[in-house]
Amino acid sequence: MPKELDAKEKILEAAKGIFYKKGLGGARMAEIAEEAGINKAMLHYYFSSKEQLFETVFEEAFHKIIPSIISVLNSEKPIREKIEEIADFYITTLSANPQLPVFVLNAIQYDPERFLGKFMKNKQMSPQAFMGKLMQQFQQEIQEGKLPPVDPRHLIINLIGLSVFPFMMKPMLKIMMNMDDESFHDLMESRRELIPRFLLDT
Amino acid sequence: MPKELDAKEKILEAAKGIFYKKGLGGARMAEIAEEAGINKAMLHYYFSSKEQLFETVFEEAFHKIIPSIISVLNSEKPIREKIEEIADFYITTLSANPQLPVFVLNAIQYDPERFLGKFMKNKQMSPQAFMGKLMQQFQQEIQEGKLPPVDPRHLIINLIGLSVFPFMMKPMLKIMMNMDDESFHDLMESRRELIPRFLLDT
DNA sequence: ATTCTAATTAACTATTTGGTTAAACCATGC
DNA sequence: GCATGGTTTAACCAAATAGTTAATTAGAAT
Repeated sequence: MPKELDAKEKILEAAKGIFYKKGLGGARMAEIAEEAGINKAMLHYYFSSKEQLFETVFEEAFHKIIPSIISVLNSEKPIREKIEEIADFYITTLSANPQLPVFVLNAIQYDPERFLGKFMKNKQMSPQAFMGKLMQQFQQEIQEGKLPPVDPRHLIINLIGLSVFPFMMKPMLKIMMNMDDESFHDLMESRRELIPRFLLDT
Repeated sequence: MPKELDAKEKILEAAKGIFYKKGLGGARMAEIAEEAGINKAMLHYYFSSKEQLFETVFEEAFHKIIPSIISVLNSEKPIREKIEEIADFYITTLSANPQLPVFVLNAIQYDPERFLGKFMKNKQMSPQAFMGKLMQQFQQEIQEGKLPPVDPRHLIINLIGLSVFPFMMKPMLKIMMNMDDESFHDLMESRRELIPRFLLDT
C-alpha cells in the first residue's frame, strides 16, 4: 500500500508551494487540496488541522536552512573551511528554493514564540553552549594569526547575510539590475568564492 | 474638522501593526478596527476594501526603505559617501522598525507583479537608466583608484544585505547570541562604521 | 432655528472557510 | 466469496469574515 505516502507527499508538495507564497493566513485549504489533486477531506485525513499542516511545512523548511549550518559551525574544521562550506551550502540550497528564507522569517515574525520554541529545545546543544564553543575557536584562530581580528558575531552575521539576502531580494534585484533568471544564477554562483574571500582576506 | 485625519491616522497605525505581524491574509478587519478603537464600518468609510488598506500600508512601508536609497545612489556624491549614507540610513530606520523588511519582502513574494509594479513606473527614473548611470560612476572611480576594483553589482548587494539582513534575523540572533534588545542595538550601532570600512578597505 | 453634510454606529448579509460525517471504494488475507 | 482495514469522496455544517445598510449624531453654514 504505497498510496499513503503518495498522497501525503502530494499534499505536502502542494502545501509547500502555497504556504511559501501566501503564508499561513493567506493560504486556503481548498486551494491546497485542488493543487494536490485530491479531496479537501483528505487533508484532514492526513493532517488534523491547517495549523498542523503549516507546522509540518515550516519545520521542513526551517530544518533545511538552520540545522545544517549549525552542524557545520559545530564541527572540528577550521573557521575558514566552515565559512566556505556555509556560503556554498546556502547558495546551493537557495538557488533551488529562493522563497525559503522569506517564508521562514515571516513565520517567525508572525509568532516567534511558536516557531522558534522548537529551535531552542530540539537541538542536541543549547544555542548558548554552542555559540560559546564557537567563540572560543574564533579567539584561538585569531590569536594564532589564522584569522583577521574581527568580532566573531559580526563575521557570522555577515556570512549569513551575504549568502542569504540576495535570494530574498531576487525579484527586486532582477528588475533593478535588469537580469533574467540565468544571469541572476550566474551572479549567485560567483558569490561562492567571493563571500569567503571577502570575509577573510583583509 | 480635524477628526477625519485623526481617525484615518488611527486606522493606518493599527493596520500597520497588524499587517506587519500577520500579513494580508492573516489580518482581520475586525481586529484592525478594534485596535484602532473604532467601528468596523469606519474602515470601509475611509478605505474601500481590505486590499486597498493593505496597499496603502504597503506603499508607505515600501517608500520608507526604497526610494531613499535610490535618491542617495542617484546623487552626485562619491561612492564612498553614498555607501556610508545608506548604511547609516538603514540602521537608523530599521532600528526603529525592524519588521519592515520582512513585511515588504513578504508582500513582494506573495504578489510580485502587484507590489513591484508601482516601483517600476512611479520613479522619476527607470531602474535601468538609473543603474546604468551608477555603474558608470563606479567604473570611473575605480579607474581613478578611489575604489577597489570590485563588481559594482556585488558591492550594492553586499551593502544592502549587510545593512538590512541583521534586522530580519533579529529574533533568531537574540536567541543564538544570547542578546537582549539593548545589546542588539549596540551591535547594530557598531555596524554604522563597520559596514563601509568592510566594503571599501581592501 | 434649520438645513446640510460629513462622521459614526449597530445590525445585518452573503460568502468563504476550516473542519466533519457517513457512506463508498478497494486491496488484502482468510 | 467476504470480512477487514486503510483510503477516498460528496455533501454538509457552523463559525468567521469582508463588506453593506440605513439610521443617528454632531458640527458648520445659512
